Amino acid sequence: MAEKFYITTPIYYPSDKLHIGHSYCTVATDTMARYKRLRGYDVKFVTGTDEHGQKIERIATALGVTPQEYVDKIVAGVKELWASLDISYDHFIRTTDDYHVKAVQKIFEQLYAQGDIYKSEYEGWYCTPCESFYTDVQLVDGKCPDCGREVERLKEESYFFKLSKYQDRLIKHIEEHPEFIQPQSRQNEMLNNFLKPGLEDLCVSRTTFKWGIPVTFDDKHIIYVWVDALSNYITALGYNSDDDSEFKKYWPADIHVVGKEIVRFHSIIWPAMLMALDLPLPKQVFGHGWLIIDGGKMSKSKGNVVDPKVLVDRYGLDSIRYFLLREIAFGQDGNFTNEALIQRINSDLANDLGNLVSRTVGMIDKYFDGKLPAEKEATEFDESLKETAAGVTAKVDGLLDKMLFSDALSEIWTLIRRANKYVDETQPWVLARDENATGKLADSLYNLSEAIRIVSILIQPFMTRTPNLIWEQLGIKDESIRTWDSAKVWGILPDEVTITKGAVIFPRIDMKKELEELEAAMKEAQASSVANQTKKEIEVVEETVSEISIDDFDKIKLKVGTVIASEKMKGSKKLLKNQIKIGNETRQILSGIAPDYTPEEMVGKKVIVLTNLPPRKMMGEMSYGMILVAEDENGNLSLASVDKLDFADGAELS
RNA sequence: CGCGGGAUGGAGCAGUCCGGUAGCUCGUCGGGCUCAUAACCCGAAGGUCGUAGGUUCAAAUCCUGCUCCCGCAACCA
Repeated sequence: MAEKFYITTPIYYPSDKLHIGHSYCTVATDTMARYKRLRGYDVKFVTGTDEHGQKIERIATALGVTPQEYVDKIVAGVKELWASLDISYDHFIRTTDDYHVKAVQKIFEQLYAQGDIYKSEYEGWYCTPCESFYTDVQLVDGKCPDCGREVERLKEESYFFKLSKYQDRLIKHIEEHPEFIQPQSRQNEMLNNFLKPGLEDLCVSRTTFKWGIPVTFDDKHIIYVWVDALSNYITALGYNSDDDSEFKKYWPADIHVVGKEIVRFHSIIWPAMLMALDLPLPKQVFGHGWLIIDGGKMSKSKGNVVDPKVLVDRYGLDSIRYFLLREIAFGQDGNFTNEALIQRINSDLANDLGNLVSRTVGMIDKYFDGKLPAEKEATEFDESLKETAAGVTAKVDGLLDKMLFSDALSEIWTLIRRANKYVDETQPWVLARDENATGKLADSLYNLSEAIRIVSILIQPFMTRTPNLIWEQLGIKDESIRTWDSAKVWGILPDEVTITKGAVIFPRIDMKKELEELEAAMKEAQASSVANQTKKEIEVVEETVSEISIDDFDKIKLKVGTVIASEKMKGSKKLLKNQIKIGNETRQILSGIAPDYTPEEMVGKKVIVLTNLPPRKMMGEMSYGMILVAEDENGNLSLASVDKLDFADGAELS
């Protein structure tokens, strides 16, 4: 019986449209799954969505739909995205799935019954409008990090998981299994940062929202994310259900692929839960890096979120999958730029691989009318090409086993480059002019075809379409010469290679022209994204519910002011410290506009100031009021002002 | 002194755990070839490996201090 291999992605939180970062993680996992299948493993590949929680409840409420309706809509989009990226998952789990809900409730009951979960009180800072608890360190200047309003000390009844109980066992396990947390740097982080200083028990229930799995024996409480989301890795296999045969077969997981920011949950909380359930731990948690855009993290506020759909539509699926796994060393952060993407497509895919196929097929067509003769005569360059092929196939498995995708592709490309060099060495166009050299010419083209066959097999985990396109053109029909192991054998392509000329597999891209068009396309996609639509809809809803009377407006004192001095706040990226003359008084007002305005620009500007705000301390300085600015979708700021530039300051707005 | 990651020819990276002539891709320059997607092949220039010190016969690699960049700080891959 084939050896089993269970691999998972995180279950994604569908509060927003998924972006290229999620795709990166999923494509990598898919590549690993495909590789293992090619190696003959019995693979189970699970992905899904984590659909509960307050954030989703709130968005749905704002949109006037039920949370279930909301997540159904988003999940449909997620599945569509995975389909467009040829993600070969075997099972898609949703935490709203019935079997998951039931299994999680059983897990919770069991842990409670055996004393690993106990009831206590959770004390923290509560922000009423946001309905959220925060810890001391989360607060910003003692206020809510979300809305900036006052918070109050509150106690909430909660269930806790005895995380601390498993601390020593976890440390021991990690130290005895160096392969458990990968890459290694993450392991050090977990040990030094979290485990050694000591673990605190974990709050595993909430009463502040309803959208989640209820605790069966205490319906005031909702099971919080940890037990709910992390359990998906076993409930997806039928754990705690009527049929747990898959669980018995596939658990423990061979690899949980996760982003580096959630390594902690997967290497500490999740294993502790499994210990409590007396289940084996996953063999490995692999924390991959992030895609860095414009030198920073991708974020909605920066407006630099990359939509994978746009890229796939423009360049094709295989180009994107190739780029993601070749450009960035898996496990580390890496830059994503449009230039780098087009560069890779042009040089690696069009020039190296695409052109190799094209020139080989072209020559077989031109010199032999599309079919090679069986009679061949070896050339002095053949051995070196075969050696390279043997060397490459010998190394690729080892690299892929360690998830070194970029290195594996780089290795495969050495064969492509070697084959291109072989063309120059054997000079088929010279052989073609010599009637006595037909055997050598056929030999050269046969060897090129064989090298391409091997390449086409090795790229299968990464590229889902290209291998077929190559097989069609080179007439590689027989299944037996397409198997993973057949790449290790040289010379099994039929003697009489018969080609079918086809379209160019990877057309070259005009970098300059394309960059402009691509940027325009990305902007357009962003403007029409679900996220923005959602945001707008929420804003509309909030505006309608918060109509105010003219009396309310009267409470707001807005005045015209002149900026007479401005300087950067040291230690702050966003804040400017402004002295503002308002009639015959001058106030100090701090404002988070440094990304858009320099202190020099500010001086002399007429601004609108909200004057009757209570004074507020920021970064150790007092601020008496607020300068009004407009903010667009991309977070760009523009000062509000009066139409007549020489208008007197101190004037009141009404 | 909260924690982690990073700093290597023009750009992006590998090498650092297990010290011993600094490697890859792109770009630049020169040459070759013409089957092919102005693609391919060969060659060259270009780095005192952030900085200051230490250990050593020998340091990008080990130790210490410093500077700068990025990220995290309990539901944003």
